[in-house]
Amino acid sequence: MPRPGKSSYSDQKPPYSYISLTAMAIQHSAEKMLPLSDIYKFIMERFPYYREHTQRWQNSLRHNLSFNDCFIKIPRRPDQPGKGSFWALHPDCGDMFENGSFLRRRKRFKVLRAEHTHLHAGSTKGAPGAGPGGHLHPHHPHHPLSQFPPYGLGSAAAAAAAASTSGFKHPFAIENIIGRDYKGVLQAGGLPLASVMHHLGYPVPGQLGNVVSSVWPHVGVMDSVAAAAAAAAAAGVPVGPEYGAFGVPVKALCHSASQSLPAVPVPIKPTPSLPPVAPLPPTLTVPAAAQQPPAPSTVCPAAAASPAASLLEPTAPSAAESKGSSLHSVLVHS
DNA sequence: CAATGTTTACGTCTTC
DNA sequence: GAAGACGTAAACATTG
Repeated sequence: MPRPGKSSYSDQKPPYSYISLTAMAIQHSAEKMLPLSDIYKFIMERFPYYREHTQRWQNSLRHNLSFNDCFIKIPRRPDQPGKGSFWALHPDCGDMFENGSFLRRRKRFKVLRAEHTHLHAGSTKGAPGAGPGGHLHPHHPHHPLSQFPPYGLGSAAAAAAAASTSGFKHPFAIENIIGRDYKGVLQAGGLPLASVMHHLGYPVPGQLGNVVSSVWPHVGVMDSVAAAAAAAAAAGVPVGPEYGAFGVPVKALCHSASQSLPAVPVPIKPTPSLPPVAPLPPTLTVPAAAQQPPAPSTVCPAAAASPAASLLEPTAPSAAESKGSSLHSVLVHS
């Protein structure tokens, strides 16, 4: 089997799913999020196979972005106009891949949104029945976010918001990554979202109170994750034998099992436990981080130290600190 | 108008 | 064999 990062892939179809490829692209980006077009570029640059039949695979890829909860759509800031939104990985998506391999996932990542009936109709994701013509658009009068027409967030945002009221604080701070956008609801953290939004250049609606706000997720969340990955590596946690290169894993890159507190995970089978990782400071400094555009920080050791580096070529830094997160997610059988 | 995003449907393959 | 993951096609909506 050809190895990633080498020319050996030539025209062969890589053994990675679209979800994996997309995750790689996102992980590879400095800000841990990419617009669709850049995801395309990343894949085409590294996998010649995907330089053909673009219509086909790009359609599939878009399908995956929308369909899978592990990808979160992040609206552009007003001062960063452009087509389409940015896509990021859900911070809790780490356990998706078996042994951290980018190959077949062991379970699908799904955001838990059951108890948030008040947001029920707002989420198009997981809103079966909202077929063509039946979409409940954010601008729809009944959409929970409809009060923010100019910057109405996408359905994923609504989904994330809907999934975020458990009060659970994820070490990787969803607020930093993707979440802050969607987590006005997270006021549990006590963040002055209106203020944050103001800092970020977003209009601050009066009722912002308990609804979604739009913040920028630049902050890197991978530092601690990387640490976890490194620890895992040191501990000999197995990665895919064949594709160890990519074995790096989303798991290692964006999630630490040891830190994943009760994210209400519903593991299908036991995951090799990782050694404890230095806990993150519980401080909430979102506004500070948010005010700054992508704050480069450290290269993810996991990626750098791993063979995957050859492909992912971690060039930039993930950002700074992570904060508490209350994004409530769950890995479940679908 | 093209790119982007959402959803449904169906077939194949893998895992349990 | 059932269930789930994945790939693909397609219809349709939204957006710049």
